[in-house]
Amino acid sequence: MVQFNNPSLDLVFSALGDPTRRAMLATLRAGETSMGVLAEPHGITLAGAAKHIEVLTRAGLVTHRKVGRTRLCRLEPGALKSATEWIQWHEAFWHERMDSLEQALEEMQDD
Amino acid sequence: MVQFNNPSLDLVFSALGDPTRRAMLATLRAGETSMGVLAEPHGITLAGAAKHIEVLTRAGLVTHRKVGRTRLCRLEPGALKSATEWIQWHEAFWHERMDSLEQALEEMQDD
DNA sequence: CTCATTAGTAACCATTTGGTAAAGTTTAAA
DNA sequence: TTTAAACTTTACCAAATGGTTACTAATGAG
Repeated sequence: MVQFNNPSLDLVFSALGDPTRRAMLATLRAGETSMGVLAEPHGITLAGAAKHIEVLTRAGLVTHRKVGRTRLCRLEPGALKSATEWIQWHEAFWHERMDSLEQALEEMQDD
Repeated sequence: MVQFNNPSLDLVFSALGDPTRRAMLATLRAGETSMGVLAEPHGITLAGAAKHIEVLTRAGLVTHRKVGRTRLCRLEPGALKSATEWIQWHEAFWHERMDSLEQALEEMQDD
């Protein structure tokens, strides 16, 4: 049985529910990135971007380190693990259903 | 390249970001379920549950049909597809990083 | 040292969210 | 036919979200 009440699932899924944050994660795949660079493509202020990054940080999806006066953000993809497990559990159900559908179709063809 | 701006991803991920809704989805795996039954375990009113179900419906994760005076909700797991694809793309990155980590460790052992 | 850059913080705002209560509306059942 | 169950709809509320501006702090460059 999968743990539904995992509070980190709340944080991860709702962090992923925002297109700006998903785009930031995509940017971060290229490597460590400063807040300014993360903010720029979305036409939002630095303060706004900082809020998004805080959400991603609380979800464990990114970490930062301070280099001089810039804050370098780094992707922490291991945090997706719980989300992946949850989704896979549901995907399994989906495949079962698809199997039953296929079976049903085969039975119809037998008529 | 994966589509970041997929608005259905917004709906699906943020729908999954609530523990009550994830629990409802889990309940729905057992089969079609009435709104009252979905509401009961969470100690919320029917009206509150209806809002959650509306969120799940807008995300495409459930559908309903009316039978008599009860509304039967049904799981629609195909809606998880886009979310799965997005996550798998990031998981791939994670595995790459794990591979580099392993490589780095091997190189350290070679010293 | 000074000054421009860059990040952090605080206060504010509109909208959404997750919940409520209360008043309908259907429909099953006594 | 009356009653009660199972929703629906509406109005409301507090808190969180996603954004802003303005101010402060740190730091890198000249």
